[in-house]
Amino acid sequence: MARIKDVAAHAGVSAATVSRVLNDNPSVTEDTRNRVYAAMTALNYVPNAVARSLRTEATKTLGLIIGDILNPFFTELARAVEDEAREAGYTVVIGNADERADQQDHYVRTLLEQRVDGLLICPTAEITPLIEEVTRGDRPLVFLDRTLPGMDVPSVRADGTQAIRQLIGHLRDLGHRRIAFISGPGTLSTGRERTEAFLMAAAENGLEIPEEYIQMGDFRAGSGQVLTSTLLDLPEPPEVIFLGDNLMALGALDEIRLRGLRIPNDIALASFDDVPWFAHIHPPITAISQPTAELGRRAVRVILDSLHGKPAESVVLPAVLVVRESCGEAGEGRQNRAAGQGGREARETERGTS
Amino acid sequence: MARIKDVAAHAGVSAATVSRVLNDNPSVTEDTRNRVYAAMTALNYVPNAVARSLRTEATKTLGLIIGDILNPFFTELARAVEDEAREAGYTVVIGNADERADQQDHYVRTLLEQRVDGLLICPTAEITPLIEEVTRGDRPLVFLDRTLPGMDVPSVRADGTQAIRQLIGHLRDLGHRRIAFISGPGTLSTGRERTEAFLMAAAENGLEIPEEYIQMGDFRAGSGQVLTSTLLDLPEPPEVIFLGDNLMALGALDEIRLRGLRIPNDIALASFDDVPWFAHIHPPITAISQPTAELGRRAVRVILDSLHGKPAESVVLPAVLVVRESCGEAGEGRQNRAAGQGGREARETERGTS
DNA sequence: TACATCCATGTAATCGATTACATACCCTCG
DNA sequence: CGAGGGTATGTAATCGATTACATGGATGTA
Repeated sequence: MARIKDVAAHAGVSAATVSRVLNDNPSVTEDTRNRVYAAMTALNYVPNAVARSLRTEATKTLGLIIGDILNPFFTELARAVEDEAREAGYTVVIGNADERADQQDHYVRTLLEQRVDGLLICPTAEITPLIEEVTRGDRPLVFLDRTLPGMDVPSVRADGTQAIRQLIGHLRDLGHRRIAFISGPGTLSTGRERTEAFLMAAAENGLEIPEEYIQMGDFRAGSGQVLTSTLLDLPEPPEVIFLGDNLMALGALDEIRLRGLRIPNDIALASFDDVPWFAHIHPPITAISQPTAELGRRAVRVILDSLHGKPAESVVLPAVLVVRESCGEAGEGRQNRAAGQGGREARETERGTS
Repeated sequence: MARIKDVAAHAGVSAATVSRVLNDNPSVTEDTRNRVYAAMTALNYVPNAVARSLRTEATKTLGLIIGDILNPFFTELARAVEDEAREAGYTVVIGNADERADQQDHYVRTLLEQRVDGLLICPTAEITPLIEEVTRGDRPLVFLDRTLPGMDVPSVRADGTQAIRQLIGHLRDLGHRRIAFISGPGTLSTGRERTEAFLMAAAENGLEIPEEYIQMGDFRAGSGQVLTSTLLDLPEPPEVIFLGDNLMALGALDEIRLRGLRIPNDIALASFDDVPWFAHIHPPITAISQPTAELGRRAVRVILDSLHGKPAESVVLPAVLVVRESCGEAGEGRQNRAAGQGGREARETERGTS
């Protein structure tokens, strides 16, 4: 593989001059510049980013650790992060924690060794010593989607409080009173906050939520299925199950289908997180949609600010309720379609707010 | 950030000795080793992979370029690649080509600059000069999921010929005769081969497929919707639409829902690619399932073989038909459930074949 | 005792770029 | 003509690790 000095020799200049050409340094004659370019193409020269990074102490790389690469929420997030980073000249290295603290730690370590310029982490439930150490280090860091209690780290996340309040109102209007919630892990902000918002909204609407109607899942399909089963087996099962994320909703659908129950007649369903296929299943699922792409973009901007010495400020964006038909009574066909389009429009508007 | 010489000074040894400890060189006294470890933790030392890579000419990193990060097929692929690579001590850098040749080239360039040890590419339709150059270079390379015509590069992919034949037989048994196919780009093996297999199977079953029943999409939801619309607007529309991948199936569902048509009575549907939610929509979608995870794992093994100087051999694995209800007449409830479970079992078996 | 052997560790070159500083050349102007 | 100044390019140190080779001390053997 050709090195800078090969190019230099081929062009009859010094390595320093080639480096200047590579870095668009204006103090290079057009003639020399052209000779260097010619040499580079002749030798198929590809600059060595490893050597450059060693010398410049910057890798032009960001590390992103997501909770679960099979969760469409995180892939949309990853995509947005990548897009925004690429525009700023950065490469993103994605680590998939698979919701496991040990694997999250593995990637934190690897990314630190690789000397990424900044770190975006969707932290898993557990607070590990390594995570604590990173938060105290001086590498730009932002928590994405989730925060951890008691840590002074800028974060970028969605707030679903208002949307959950709207959802509960919607359910009450439809006549539902027995509403269950399958939440995420209590150690995660996204688990805790959604549960609190749910309980508060229920109280505001004069709904009593028995303790066994609040089940704690782990944001994976399996727990959604098991806990749905638990709820349906209660002496007095709920009329509505509200799932804390899209994967647990998938699990719930599994269980409901397995039991041959019909949505919304036998059991109504709503989910936090909106994913494209929710609109296509029968009936379309009412969901709370997060401004996912915007979260990713804003997180990158927070990191870049940090890198440029500006103070990093946390960002909170509102999630929005998308009413479809899985909680009942959307009315006749025309209304159905209007509701469906409303959902689509809502999503497009989010993307537009960039 | 502490460097190896800081650790050395702190432990009262030379940098070489610290390096030996880092690399598990056996010729270091246990006593020295312990002193070094102590120094490393005291200084919060994190080895600099950039410097190491420069010296060793190996990054322990693989580059993976996927077609579209929002396509669940590719995320499952990416996950498997990562898992297998991690076990072998490699990090994976994922590039999202977004089905665009220019973006694919962007990542090829970036990954080459980063000096990844090997490259796994799901090539986009277009053959760019850069891609040609890479295939002639000496960096280990494998094409994943797709191949490009006339290029001598080892590939790992699924073969759907047999499964498509079964699908056509299944459709014929259900009494369908007018079957349309929305294929992928003709320049991609996955587009071309599926079309050929489809036409061959149709011929074998004595079905005549008019030219306008074969539409060429681009593996994105939009084209699925538009081409479905085209097919439904034909003077004699098809009874079944077979989609070339899961995203185009999503688009087709959109269009069908928008027109208020019912599956399978008004129009039957089948898709290449199986994704989890296909089993949960109404009715569950009959699909051809690829051994996705296994493809990813095998691709990594091919690259690792290459890295170890062994000859790289292409891998072809069969796809399997998963019959559900979207083509009609699955029978009464009990059969339905059996079919659904059959599908799930089939998927698990694939995973098991690792 | 003298010498060979072995083992743990140190010394210094190296990977491929960047960049502060030095230098050589050309132009301008008094 | 010579001093001053600007500009294009070269020289060499540097980033943080690895590793071939050197070294010195301990041990074994004749």
